[in-house]
Formats: sequence, C-alpha cells, structure tokens
Amino acid sequence: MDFADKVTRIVNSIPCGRVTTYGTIATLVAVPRGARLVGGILHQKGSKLAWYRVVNRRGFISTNCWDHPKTLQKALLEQEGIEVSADFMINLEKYGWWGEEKYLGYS
DNA sequence: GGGCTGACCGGGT
DNA sequence: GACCCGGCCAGCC
Repeated sequence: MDFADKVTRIVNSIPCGRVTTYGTIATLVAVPRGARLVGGILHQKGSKLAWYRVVNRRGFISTNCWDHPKTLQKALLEQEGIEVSADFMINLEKYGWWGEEKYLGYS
C-alpha cells in the first residue's frame, strides 16, 4: 500500500465532528516526520477527502490555495458541528482526534 | 538518478 | 506562552 493510500484511509477514518493534525496522521501511517507529505497528498486528492478535518499542530488552517480557501474549511467544519473562531482556529483540546488503536496498524 | 519543494513538527530561546 | 530554526520524507521535475 502506498503512502498516499494510507493517508487517504486515515483521513476517511476521522469521525464526524472531530479534527486532527498533519503530524498525527503522519504518525498513524508510520512516518512521524512526514507531516509535510500529508499536506501534499491532501492538496492532490483533497477534493475527494475530508481535508477540512485536517489542520496544523496549532489547530490553525494553513492553506492559501484558491480551490480550498480557509473560509470554505470553516464553513464545512461548522457544518460538522465544530466551533471555529473568527481567526480560523479550532480548540484541539475539545475537538481533536488523536487516533484509535484499530488505526495504529497501517505500517 | 540527483536535487528541489512543501497545506509541518519539535525543541530551544 | 509565543517566535525562530533546522530537519524530515515522499513526489515531482
């Protein structure tokens, strides 16, 4: 299984109403230092994934892409029932999803 | 096949 | 607690 496929599965495994970070996904696919790679995959296949449930470690939306604007991500997250502040920040203590045991074996 | 790039992370200041 | 710096690894020239 390719790295991209693993990332795809993890992103699809994020429960509704929860968010996670690039580093967490990288860890779940057994590449702890590959957080940047996750961003690349999401940029490529993001249109078919729940890319909006993925943020950086500060809980902040880091994309500037025209096709995936921060405003769209905020709207989608609020649609999932997640509170997003006016500065596009998310409370990871409350909505963060750090993976579950059944997802830890994708290496 | 070598080198540059990126929607990032951790640790130190 | 917030900012800066160096390193990481797969993908795409």
